[in-house]
Amino acid sequence: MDIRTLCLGLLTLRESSGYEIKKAFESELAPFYEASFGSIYPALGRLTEEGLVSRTEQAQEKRPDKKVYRITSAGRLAFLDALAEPPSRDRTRSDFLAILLFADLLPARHLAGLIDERLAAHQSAARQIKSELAATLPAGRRFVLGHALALYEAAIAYVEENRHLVESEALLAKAGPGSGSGSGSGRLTAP
Amino acid sequence: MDIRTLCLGLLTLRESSGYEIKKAFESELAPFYEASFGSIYPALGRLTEEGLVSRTEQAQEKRPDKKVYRITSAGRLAFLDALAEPPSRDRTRSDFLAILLFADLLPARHLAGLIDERLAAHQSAARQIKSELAATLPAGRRFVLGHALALYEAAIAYVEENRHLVESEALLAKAGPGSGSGSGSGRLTAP
DNA sequence: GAAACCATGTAAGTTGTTACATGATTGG
DNA sequence: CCAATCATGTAACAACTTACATGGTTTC
Repeated sequence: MDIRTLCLGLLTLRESSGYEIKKAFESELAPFYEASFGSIYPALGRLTEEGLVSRTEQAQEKRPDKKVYRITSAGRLAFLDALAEPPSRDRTRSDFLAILLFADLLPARHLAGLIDERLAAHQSAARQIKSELAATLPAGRRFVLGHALALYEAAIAYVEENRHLVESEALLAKAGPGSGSGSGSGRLTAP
Repeated sequence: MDIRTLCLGLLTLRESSGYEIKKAFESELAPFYEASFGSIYPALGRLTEEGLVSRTEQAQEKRPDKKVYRITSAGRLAFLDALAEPPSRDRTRSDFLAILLFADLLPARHLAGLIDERLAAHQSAARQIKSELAATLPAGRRFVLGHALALYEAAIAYVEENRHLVESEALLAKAGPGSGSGSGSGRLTAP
C-alpha cells in the first residue's frame, strides 16, 4: 500500500491538511507505516488532480494558507477498491536484529548497551499505547493498537529472557541444540 | 543498514556466490530483511571494486561461470565499523494492519478471510522456525530466530483472541473504553 | 510436461527520503 | 533563548524492485 492510498484512507477518518496527515501517520499508522512531507504533499496533489479528494484553502495570517483536503465519493470508492486488494506481505527491516545476528563479532558490553536502549524504547512505546487504549476507540483502531502493544510486550519479554544468549562471552561461539522450548516462553538455553 | 553492508555481513559467515547470498537473505536475514538479485549483484560488484571482497570464478559446464565471493580483511574491518554504528530504528510496513485499521469499511466475512490467511501464514512460519531452532546454532542466530518465533507466536495469540473486535458487525462502529488489560494478554473488550 | 532450481547480469522504473527554501508563534 | 509546532512545497538523491535477457537441469 503506497503513501498515496494511505493518505486517502486517513481522509476517510477526517478532513485534514497535509500537516495533519503527517501527524496521522505518526499516530493512526504508527508503528507500521511512516511518511515524510516530501511524499505526502505530492500525493495529495495527485489525489486532487484525480478528483479523489477536494481541496479548500483557508487563508491564515502570518502563515502559509492552510489547505484542507476532503475525500470525495469517487475517492471513497477508490479506497474501498484498494482495501479489497490482497495485502502484500509485511516487510520489516531491523538494524537491531541484523547486528545481533553478528553478535559474536562485537564485545558483550556493546551488545548490552544496545539491548538496554532497545528495551527502554520499547517500554516507552508500550506505555504510550496503553494510555491511548484507555480512551474510547473505533474497533479497527483498538485492534491495531492492541496488536502493536502485544508485539512490543512479547519483544520486551523475549529480549529480557534471552539477552544472556548474546551477552555471555563464554557462550558466544556456539550454543547447544535447543531443548524445543515449544511456546516461545522461557529461555532458549540454560544461563 | 543497506544491502551492500548486509552482503558483506553474510560473507563473514561463509564464502558465497550471488545466488547463494540471495538464499542467505531468505534464511539468515528473514524475516527482517530481503533483497532481490537486482540489488545483490551490483552490491557485490561494488564491494569487489572497493577491495572489501575478492572474487574467484569457477567455470561450470552449461551454466554461467559461478563467481565465489570471499570477504577480505579490509572487508571485515569495514563491516565491524558498520556494526558499531548506532542502529536506525525498525521500520515495518504492514498492509494487513492498515486494512484492519479501516475494518469498519469492510464486510466481516472479508475480514475473517484475511485473518484466517494471516494466521495460517504465521503458523507455518512459526513451525519452520521451530524446526530450525532444533539444530545447533551460533548464539546470534539462535537469538534472532527465537525473537522472530516469539513475535509470530504473540501475533497469532493476539489475533486469535481479538479478532472478534473487528468481526462482530454489531461492534464495528465503536468499542467501549478499555478495561486496561495491562499485560496485553486476554481480550481487549468482552466478546 | 511444468515448475522450481541453478546462474548471472542490466536497464528502466518506482517509491520514497533528505535537504533546501521560508518564516511566525508558542511553550518550557 | 531554544526547541517545538505550525505550514507548504520542490529538487536532488538514494535505494530498491521489476522486467528483460538467456538457458540448461532436476524434480514432481
